Amino acid sequence: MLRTREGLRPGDHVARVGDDFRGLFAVRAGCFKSYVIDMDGREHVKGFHLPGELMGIEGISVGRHATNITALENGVICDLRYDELLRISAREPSLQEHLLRLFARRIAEQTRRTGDYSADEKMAAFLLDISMRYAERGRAAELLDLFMARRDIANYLSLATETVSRVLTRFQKRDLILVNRKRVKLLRIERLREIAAALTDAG
Amino acid sequence: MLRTREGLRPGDHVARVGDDFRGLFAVRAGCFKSYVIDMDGREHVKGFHLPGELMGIEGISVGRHATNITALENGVICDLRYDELLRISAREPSLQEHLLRLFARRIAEQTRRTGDYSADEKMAAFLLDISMRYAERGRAAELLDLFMARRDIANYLSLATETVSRVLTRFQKRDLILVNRKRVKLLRIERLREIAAALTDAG
DNA sequence: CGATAGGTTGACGGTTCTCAAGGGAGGTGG
DNA sequence: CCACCTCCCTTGAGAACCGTCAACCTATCG
Repeated sequence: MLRTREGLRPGDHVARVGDDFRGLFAVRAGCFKSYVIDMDGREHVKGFHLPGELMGIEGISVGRHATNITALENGVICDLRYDELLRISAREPSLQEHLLRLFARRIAEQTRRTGDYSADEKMAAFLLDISMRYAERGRAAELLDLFMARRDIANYLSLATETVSRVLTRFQKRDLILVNRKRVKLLRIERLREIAAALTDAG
Repeated sequence: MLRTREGLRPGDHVARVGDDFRGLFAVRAGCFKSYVIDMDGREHVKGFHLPGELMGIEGISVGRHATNITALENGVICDLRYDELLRISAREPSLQEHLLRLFARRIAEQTRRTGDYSADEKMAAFLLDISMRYAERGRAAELLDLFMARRDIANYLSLATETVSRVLTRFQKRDLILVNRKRVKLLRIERLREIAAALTDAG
């Protein structure tokens, strides 16, 4: 059930839209992005995937992969064959529940992300999201390594790369963050939370 | 496991953010919307729910409802207790698989919806989405009954109500649709598909 | 060291939002 | 039954945010 694929290089593809869906992918090392190309030829970044996270869920419902998945750094992944996953979870109710909860969490995250927000709000929420995911895996929450290109961040947030650049500059001028190429240090997380508050539900 | 709640009136709430999550809701009759209020007091419409569809999935992962759900028309729903659902599906692998597929489909739909699109593209895709869901339930695909207010459509699509109004007017002037208050007739579905093509993945 | 890709910054313009006013539809009470 | 109210929808004018275009800078790599 667990096949490991090592030695993935930046730009290597783990899956492509239309590929037969055989299972999910677990990130062991490196960072990945999932994206699609629309009928107009435009790219749409759908998500970033850090070590410890699962990729490829969108493919289950139709039996084919719904996104392209590519490595942003050198990476290692694990194949989780879906038929075996189902077989095991049929005997192991706790795994079944875990799977459903996992899927449900993804739905909840996406639901939170949809909505109408300003460039500042989106950027603050994005930085905090990456920070939180770092922290969950035991890494420092204040020192981020933005492994993806500005273009990818921009695309993911539905902004122009220039806007991402400008917002980061603005945040730095306000002493909220410290930017050095792909390294970002969060100086005033509380203030960032306030800016991102629009994405936080009160009820 | 199946408790039916009838006689829901427009504005009645099925769930509120923070409510204990006990189970999902199946729409039997009427139409519903789910939404949240953010920390700034702004409303964000997260989805519309037609007869035959499930609501409340976002609440599973944290054990509390993540959205408010309210009736837009007179409605009837069914409560599906989650603990019983799990218990049954532990014995019935086909139900388990069905559930996972259902969740995965929701993830795929949301994934498709995220991205950067113009007002025309969003509106065309929205009309086609409602049309498709009508057709799936055996109703005419060309004659839509937009049971929600313009304000809700606008909010859902991250547009201003004025923009929704203008786009509909523009579509009508181009003979793509015929609008009469909440009734919309799709005259040239193919052309709408072309406009919404940006939301259709090519790979 | 030159080439290339990625990132930053500035000027300008466009799509969409905001503000404002007016028109209908439906409900309520006299 | 009609006046009146309210909510919703539509339309117009102006503004704002962000995207586009363009130039320049910086890192990386052969």
